[in-house]
Amino acid sequence: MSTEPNPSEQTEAVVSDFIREIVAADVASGKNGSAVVTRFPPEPNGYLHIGHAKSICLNFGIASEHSEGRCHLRFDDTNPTREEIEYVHSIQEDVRWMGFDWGVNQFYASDYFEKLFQFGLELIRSGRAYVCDQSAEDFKRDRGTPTVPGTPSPWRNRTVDENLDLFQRMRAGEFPDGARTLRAKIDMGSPNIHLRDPGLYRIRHAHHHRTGDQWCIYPIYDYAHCLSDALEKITHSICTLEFEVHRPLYDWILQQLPVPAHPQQIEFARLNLSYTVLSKRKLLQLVQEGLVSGWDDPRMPTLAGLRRRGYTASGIRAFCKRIGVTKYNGLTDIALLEYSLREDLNKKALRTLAVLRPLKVEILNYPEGQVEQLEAINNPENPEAGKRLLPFSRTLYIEQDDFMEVPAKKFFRLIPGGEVRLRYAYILKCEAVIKDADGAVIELKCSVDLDSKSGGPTAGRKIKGTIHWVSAAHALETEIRLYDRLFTVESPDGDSEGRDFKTFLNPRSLETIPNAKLEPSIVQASPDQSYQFERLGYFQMDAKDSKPGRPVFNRTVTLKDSWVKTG
RNA sequence: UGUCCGAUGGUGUAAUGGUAGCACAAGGCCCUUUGGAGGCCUUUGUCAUGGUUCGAAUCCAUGUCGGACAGCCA
Repeated sequence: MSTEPNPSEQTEAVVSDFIREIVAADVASGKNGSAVVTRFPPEPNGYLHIGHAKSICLNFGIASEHSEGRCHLRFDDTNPTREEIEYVHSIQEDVRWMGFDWGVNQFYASDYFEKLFQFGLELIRSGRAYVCDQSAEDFKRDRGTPTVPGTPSPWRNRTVDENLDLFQRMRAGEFPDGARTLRAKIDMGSPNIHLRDPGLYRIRHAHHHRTGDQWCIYPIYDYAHCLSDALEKITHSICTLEFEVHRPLYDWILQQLPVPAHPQQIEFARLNLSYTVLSKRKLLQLVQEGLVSGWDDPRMPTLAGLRRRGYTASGIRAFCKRIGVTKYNGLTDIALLEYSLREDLNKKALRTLAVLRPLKVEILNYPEGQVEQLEAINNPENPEAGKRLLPFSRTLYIEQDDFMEVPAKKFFRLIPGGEVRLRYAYILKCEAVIKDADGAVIELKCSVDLDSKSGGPTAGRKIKGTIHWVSAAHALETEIRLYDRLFTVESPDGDSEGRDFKTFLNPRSLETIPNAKLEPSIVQASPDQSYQFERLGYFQMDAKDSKPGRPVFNRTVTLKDSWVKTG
């Protein structure tokens, strides 16, 4: 008996990484009572993208691999000036779509504002924090630089009582924005800038999407995040590499306060994808400047965009598994994402015949008015997907690209006098080429080998090429959108000459085909079903712009094409 | 002349002192009523120099290169 796992078991096999090893060791040693509690902590200031998917798969994945594990969804909503409720909803939808469930564990950093304020008072009482009256400019000047130590604020040695009074009056709204901050008293000479008396609270008279006008002071990330983690008794607080230098501050704050837990912060490398930008700031810019149609534009690397384009959650999950988790800051080839997607779509997509750029074909020896219903396979990779009928008649459309009057080398599709097989139908022979006044080919007069239909006496004849087709009288006209990468260079945001990332936008990232011809069965299409238009690629019905009887299809990704044009 | 982190084929990763392996990409072949899928094969790698060791991608030292950090953003 073979003990080798079957392929499907292999794809489900859990792959480990350095973070999972840490978690497993902690569980084994009984640390945290062997509990595993992670969290995914987005700021609701933009849509989630493929980079977040990596973090979602990591945090929810680790939690699901431990029997009592759980992962919290926590909105890091400490900056009311950029956060919106629309983003909260989109984040919830996207995490669910990715296939994860946070159950009752949905939280907001703003849930903890009162506790955080009390902790602030506590820090003041113990002499670990003070109210500083410096302006932002002075604060910046005195902070020093990575190589030059900072100098202490003149307000550093206020009395506890004065600090307590001032902090409470900050909360009460007595001071304008920016007039004062609460600062931790740590070490202005520290080689780590984040330990040079970092700000903990700032004054912002702004309306918060959850707490309304209840607060006019808001905690800063470094202060709110570690305490939120601790209050939720997170065991492993997983974040990206840029927070590595913040870790001493994370630990310092928790050490000063009577918190119920001290989570371990672990950093990993964020995803960088070739030909893509993955920064919320830049994505927001594309949206705001109208360079894309919105956060869910199918060219966007957002989960909403990818979903609309036709990417599947399982394909994205497979990609995340494939790229692994390390501390190496690299650039992942987008081909890896596309491979993961094709692999998934190949198993799921319903095959369809569609002609993007129609060329009319009249079959001279096929009876006028006759219609045959030919059997076609919905998915050769999955017999359970069944079969369908395809109408065939005297007048067809084939792809313009599938005919060449003067064939290139190794072109084995239709040529004058040559034969090609029509998928699921007959062997077709080109008898004559009709051109317009400008010499452009506008129609082909053909004949068909009437014995060559699938199962017929000459069906087995050796014919080099097989092309797709659609019966003209039965075709459904639709709009098809062909997408290409949004940027023309590998690293659009890493330009050494300081050029803006928008310089590299691909002007041909979208091509619209207004009148493609599709086989009639496609009227039943749904935006939840993946399709493969044979020989062309994977397509998804657009959930937004499709109308009854006139669907719009987005090209998700092309088929891998091993035919390279010569000459 | 700061602190922290990192470096394995073109790309992403594995090997946890004991045969450098996998996937993608690239190339070749077979098969095919999708130039898809599938099958087989090939090319290419431990940043450098020392040290420890019977044995080093792994441990140590030094160097080189790369990244993060100077928001009252997260």
